[in-house]
Amino acid sequence: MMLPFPLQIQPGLPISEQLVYAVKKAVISGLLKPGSRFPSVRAVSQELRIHPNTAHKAVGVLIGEGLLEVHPGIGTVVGKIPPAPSARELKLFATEVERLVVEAKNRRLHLDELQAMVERQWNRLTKSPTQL
Amino acid sequence: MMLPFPLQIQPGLPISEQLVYAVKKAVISGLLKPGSRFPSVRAVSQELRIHPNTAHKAVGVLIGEGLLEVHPGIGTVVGKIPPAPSARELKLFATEVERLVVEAKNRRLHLDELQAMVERQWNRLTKSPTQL
DNA sequence: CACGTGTCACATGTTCCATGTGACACGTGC
DNA sequence: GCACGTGTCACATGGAACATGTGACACGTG
Repeated sequence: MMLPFPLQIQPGLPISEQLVYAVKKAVISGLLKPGSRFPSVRAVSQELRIHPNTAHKAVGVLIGEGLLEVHPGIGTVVGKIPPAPSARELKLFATEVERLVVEAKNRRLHLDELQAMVERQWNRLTKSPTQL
Repeated sequence: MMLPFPLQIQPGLPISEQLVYAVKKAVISGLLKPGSRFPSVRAVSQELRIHPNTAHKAVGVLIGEGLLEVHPGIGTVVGKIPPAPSARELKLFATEVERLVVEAKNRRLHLDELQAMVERQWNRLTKSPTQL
């Protein structure tokens, strides 16, 4: 049984965070479609050779962000309702933007170069859900 | 004695990382000018009420990235030579760009909205080094 | 009722972080 | 030469986060 999203666990970052990010990427690129079935916690843990609790932790984060929906006793599906970005969330996101800009300036990039990289990643995550 | 850059230590992130980021931000915004004196490890630790080893860890990272230069027995100064971004570094940076784009799409932002936020942060870090 | 699902409560070992303590090499200034 | 401040390092310690281990419960389906 294969997972409906690609993920290669690597050392250096927490496993649960890697799992969260992989699912996010799969959802926004259309690989995981809203309403479709999401693998059970135990299935994910078996496929990735990780502990069920670790997988459950990641799922809990995704639930909290509205990307997944839980139906107790049934299972988990990809969320249909897009989470509305609140003002607080936008402020936190602005902090992340600042972080990237700082790193860009530190690497002596120009604004148009950074914008080009942003646009490239944007299109890459939009048009080709197969090459993640 | 005041530090030549602003920093308010906050819980949640490693102190050394916060220090690294604060220095990066101060350097690219012109608050810390190339060739100028950088406070000693012990001075930084006393000002921020952190352990010298923690401050030293942050300085070590900044040395490795070329933002600071060490003159053994003398002290540390802000680096004059801008680090040339290698191909490997650019690839790693592209990963960070992807991360931000994923978060942006997850928040249902549009490309032009993200571009606008990037440009805003870019200009903010360029023109007003006082309000960091 | 059995089964798979999500969920939770512990405990354990590992790793990272920050701090503690002490020490050494280097260059400057007296 | 000497004291001083500088960067640097090697341990050890306590705390937090992470991943795993183990067991258990509630829910809906068949």
